Amino acid sequence: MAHTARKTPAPARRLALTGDLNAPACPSRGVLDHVTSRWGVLILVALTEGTHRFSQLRRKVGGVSEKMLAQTLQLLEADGFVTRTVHPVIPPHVDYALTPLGEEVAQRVGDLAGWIEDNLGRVMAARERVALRAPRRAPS
Amino acid sequence: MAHTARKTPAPARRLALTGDLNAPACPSRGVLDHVTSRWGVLILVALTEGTHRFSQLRRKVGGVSEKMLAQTLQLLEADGFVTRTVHPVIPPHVDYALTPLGEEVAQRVGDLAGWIEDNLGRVMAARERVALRAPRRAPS
DNA sequence: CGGTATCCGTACTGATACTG
DNA sequence: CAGTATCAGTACGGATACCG
Repeated sequence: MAHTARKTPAPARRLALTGDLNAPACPSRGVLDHVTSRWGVLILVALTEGTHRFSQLRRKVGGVSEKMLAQTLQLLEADGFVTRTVHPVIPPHVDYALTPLGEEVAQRVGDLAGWIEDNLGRVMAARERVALRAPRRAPS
Repeated sequence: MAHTARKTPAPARRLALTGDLNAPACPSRGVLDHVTSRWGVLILVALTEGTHRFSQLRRKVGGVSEKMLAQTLQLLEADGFVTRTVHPVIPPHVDYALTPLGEEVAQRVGDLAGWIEDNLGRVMAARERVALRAPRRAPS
């Protein structure tokens, strides 16, 4: 859909993403929500380091509940970003890993997450600056 | 915090982001949530095309309510990603634009959003494949 | 025009308990 | 170990009404 026809002709700006995501009903909204969800981001990033077991992820992604972890993993699996591999042994053993598709998103998500980590200082500084409530007026 | 000390020594993997975001209480979680919030993403992307007025954004980001738009803009302003410029005229005129900091995140957010738009087809295809519920077993 | 204030439903979230 | 089921709290999100 995105690469076939755009409803808005998109004014030829190269960085513009005017077409798709602005439509409230577009499926890409859903995918975006899954990927950028609270735990989705963290899970994708964690999986860039390789295959993980369920409990391994649970420990690694601090603060996530079993329920949310399972639920988010299901969503990511449904979107084709994550594979779930069941080893039929006792005790149970399940591995989660990124698909090729998943690695591509995870890379971008990781970029974003990494940027935030690296620039947290700048953001915190900006926060205090704004906290002083400098009511910027337009330069007359 | 992110660039000062890491609690986990981080095994020298270059793509690993093991340090910061995994801590439940780290401020970067908050920033990440703002940026990746439902409307945060869309607003940041919209602003990469330049300065926008309130109502302009409202029209552009399909489906957003006034409340959510205002609220999200406040959050992004507080984090130092967006400037709010009030022109003291009648009728009121307020401009929103990205700060340099904002342009850096917006670029990454845009990358992610763009990837999803461009690869929506692959994701939808993957969805149907998974919908067939191929219960992958580990290759014995 | 560009908001804020208020109300209110629901969807997300997290403990807890239980199953294979 | 790896989940699912159930339940209760919260906070998110939208509609409406009103102010500067």
